[in-house]
Amino acid sequence: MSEIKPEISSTEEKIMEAARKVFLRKGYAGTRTRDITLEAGINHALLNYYFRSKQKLFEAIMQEKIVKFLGNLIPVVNDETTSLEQKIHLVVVNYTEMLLENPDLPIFVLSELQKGNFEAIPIVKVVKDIANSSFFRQVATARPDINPAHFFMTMLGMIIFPFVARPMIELSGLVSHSSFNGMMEERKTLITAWMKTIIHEKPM
Amino acid sequence: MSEIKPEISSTEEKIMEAARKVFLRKGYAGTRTRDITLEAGINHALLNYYFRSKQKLFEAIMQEKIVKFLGNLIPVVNDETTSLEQKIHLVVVNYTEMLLENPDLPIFVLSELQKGNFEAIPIVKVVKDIANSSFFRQVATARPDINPAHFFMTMLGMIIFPFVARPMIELSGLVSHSSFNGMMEERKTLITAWMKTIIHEKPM
DNA sequence: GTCTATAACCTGATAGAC
DNA sequence: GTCTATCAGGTTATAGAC
Repeated sequence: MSEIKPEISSTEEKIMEAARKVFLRKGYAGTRTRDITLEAGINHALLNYYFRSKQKLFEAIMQEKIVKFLGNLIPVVNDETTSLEQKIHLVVVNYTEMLLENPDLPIFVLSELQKGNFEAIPIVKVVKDIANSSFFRQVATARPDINPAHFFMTMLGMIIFPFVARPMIELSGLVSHSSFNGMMEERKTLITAWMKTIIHEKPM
Repeated sequence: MSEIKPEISSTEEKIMEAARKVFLRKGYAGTRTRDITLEAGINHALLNYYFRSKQKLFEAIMQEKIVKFLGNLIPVVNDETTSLEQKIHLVVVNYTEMLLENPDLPIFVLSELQKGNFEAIPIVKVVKDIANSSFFRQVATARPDINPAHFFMTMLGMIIFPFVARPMIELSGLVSHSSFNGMMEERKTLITAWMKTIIHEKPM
């Protein structure tokens, strides 16, 4: 039985891995292709041999990063078998854990999206799936008086914001570099409880 | 009575104004000094005559933007005469209004800070003032069981996140471009109420 | 202060040997 | 597939005339 999917050449993977690291830290405009080939430890000409251009390589990385940024939300918010409370808990815990492993992801994705450095079409479907999910219907049922988008933005804001603002938070001395991750662990419980509270609060 | 403070030359102000616009949209690395001089309608050599380098001009703009990003928080969180509830309301309202006038400000400041494109020292004092403010002491008194930083990050996250994630939110169809500002107006009331609720919630 | 011209360098990309 | 060498164009910055 022969391999159907060809092995990705080790060189190609080395370039991808280096590109992930450098693009994530410096963004598209701030990255020099030489930074990537140096980081990858390969000859400069090979980048163009494998990916044709900086732009194409960036789009390959961006594709991956958007899937990572939004992908793990979809199975949770679309699950028709779980309650709203269960979904809140799962989103908060899963998303926080993903961010603890990829702390620079949100600022990268959101900033590149704002700058328009790539073709946004591939993410439209993903993001629309979330907007039409079971989660949104459950929120709308629980609180017909408030646009469900408010709760969703609030939940994601509570989860994501500390990661986006991390440099500023650490400069303030509010949270030290070494205690940041521990605080994010604490927030899993806090945010879950807060979201339940504000959703079940009696309409004014 | 003669002017003590010399007038800023019209050319210098034209360059600053163009730089504000271009840096904010494209970031430091994505900006070409020619974009700025073209936008300003002035000769290219004048940028270096007035500001010596792209880097120095950027630092002048960044200084302004950080003051705008954090400055209007300080008088509110440091006011010893207001209650915690009043401070929450004032922060939410004032900050939302500032963001409605400067929607690209957070992603710009936070992304440049993450990339380390400027000297961060000037903001340390500002950010420490907030961390040691009356607001923080009042939160600590109201909820000795939870690190006050959690409430602060939560409040700012609820306010700022929609602006940072705006491109993605609009792609999702959750909020249309034309209804975004209206939703942010709605959030003033919602966030104020939510913050009061979670602070006064009985400790578990 | 403002302009033209250009220096000095950097960057992405490719040609062509191996 | 990988390498060396190099090009073409872009970018910041400055010299020097007005």
